[in-house]
Parts: sequence; C-alpha cells; structure tokens
Amino acid sequence: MPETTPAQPVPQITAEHRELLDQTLDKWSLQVLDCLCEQPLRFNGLRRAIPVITQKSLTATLRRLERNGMVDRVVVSTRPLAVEYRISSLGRTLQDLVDALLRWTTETMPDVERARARFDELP
Amino acid sequence: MPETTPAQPVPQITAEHRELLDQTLDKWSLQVLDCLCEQPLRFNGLRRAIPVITQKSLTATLRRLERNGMVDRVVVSTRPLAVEYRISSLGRTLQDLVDALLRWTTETMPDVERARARFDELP
DNA sequence: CGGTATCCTGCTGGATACTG
DNA sequence: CAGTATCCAGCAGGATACCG
Repeated sequence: MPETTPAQPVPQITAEHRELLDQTLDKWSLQVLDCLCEQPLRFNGLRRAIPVITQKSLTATLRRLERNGMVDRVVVSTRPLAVEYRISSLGRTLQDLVDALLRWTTETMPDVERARARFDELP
Repeated sequence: MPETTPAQPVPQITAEHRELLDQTLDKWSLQVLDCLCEQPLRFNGLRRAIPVITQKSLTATLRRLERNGMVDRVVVSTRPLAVEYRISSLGRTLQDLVDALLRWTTETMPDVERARARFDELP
C-alpha cells in the first residue's frame, strides 16, 4: 500500500520522553546501569568496570541517573569516605528492557553487517 | 550486600554493538522508525510527520537506517521521481522493543519527575 | 520532488590539574 | 577515595543555497 494519508499527525515523541531516553540509553548510562544491575559498586569500582570512561563522564552520568531516580547514592562517612552506587527500584524496571536491547543487537548484528556490506559496495 | 568482588571484568558492550544502538535509538532514528512502522512514507511525507527535523538530518538518518538494513528505499522513476521508504523485515524486529521503550517512558515519567524534584531541592 | 554542498556554531566529552 | 575545575578540540546538527 503506497502512501495515501496526507499529513497525518503522527504521534510525536514528546521532548520530555525523548530527553529521558537520551539520559538513560546513552553510551555510558547503559553500561553503568548494566553494571549496577549485577551488583552495587563504588566510584572507582565503576571506573575499573568500565575502564574507557573518564572521571568527568562517569560523574556526570551518575549524577543524571541519580537525579532521574535510576540509581541511589549511598555515602558512608568513614575516613576516607566511601560512596556506593546501587540500582534503584525504578532503575530495575529497565533491566529487562536493557537486556532485550542487548540481546537484539547480538542477534541482528550479522544481518546488519550483511546489509552494510551490500550497501557499501554499490556504484 | 556491599561491593565485594574486586575488578571483576564486567561484560563490556562492544563498540560495534554500541554503535548499532546509537544509530538505531538516537533522537531521529527512533521517530522515523516509529513512523515507518505504521505506514510507508515518502521523503516529504516524513518531513511533514516530523516537522522539527531538518532536511539534512532526515537524509542522514534515512541513509544510516538504510545502510543498516532497517528501512528499504524504493525509487519510482516517474517525473518528478517518487521515493518511498518502508520498514524492512529487520526493522520490524525492533518494533516491539521500541514500543516497550516508549511505554516505559510513559509509565515511569511521573516517578522520574518526583525524583528530579526531590534531587533539585536539596541543599 | 528529493535530495547535495557548504558554512558555521554550540555542546559533548577528553586531558589535565587540583581538593576535602 | 571521590570527586570539582578549567581549558579545549571535534563534530553533530542547524541555516542556507543550489541541483537533477
């Protein structure tokens, strides 16, 4: 069926929802959430788990996730201080989705590579 | 349970998988896929459906999605030409995931807003 | 209609240094 | 240990103009 309906007002993703997705599924957030779903970790524990992330990006990512209620930041006032990050119950609601997403990439990657090869060798 | 295991090599998301997610779930791709899942659309049809997107971004998005095999580009050689974009079978495998993602944002948005309000009014 | 081409800017994210 | 502060480069994406 070709395009018939003219300018049908397609249900827009609102800026708000888009922003939440951006702050949740971006490069670092996804990996941080993935790590924290397995176990609580401290700042440098996370750095070790995701070696390529910079301090600045990790801080920013954790702040955003904390602000959105996805992770809890637990401060233990010892000397020196210990700060533990744990996935929140809200963050847990994402786990299945994230897993499904990662499974999807793994499963479709071969098809994607074939599609790319075909596309790239065109005139 | 506090952090016990030391530097456990957390299963990294590979750069390849990360790239695919970036090229699939980014701002514009998600909306384009969402539109095309409902019906095939032509270039300017898509522009009308997503009025805030620029020509350049739409072109780039469609090229990437096409290259990854997510959408099919069908050229009808009339004068002037018509080019129709349709979701591919590979792209269809994303539909449930995208829907689930959008449902998740809708469902959790209230909690997120409460979390943000709490976070923002801290000392 | 369905795009390229070009220029330009704002913002992300890296490197580096310092602190409670 | 767990960050903050600053500077800076690269590039994604917008505005604009033009083409088959």
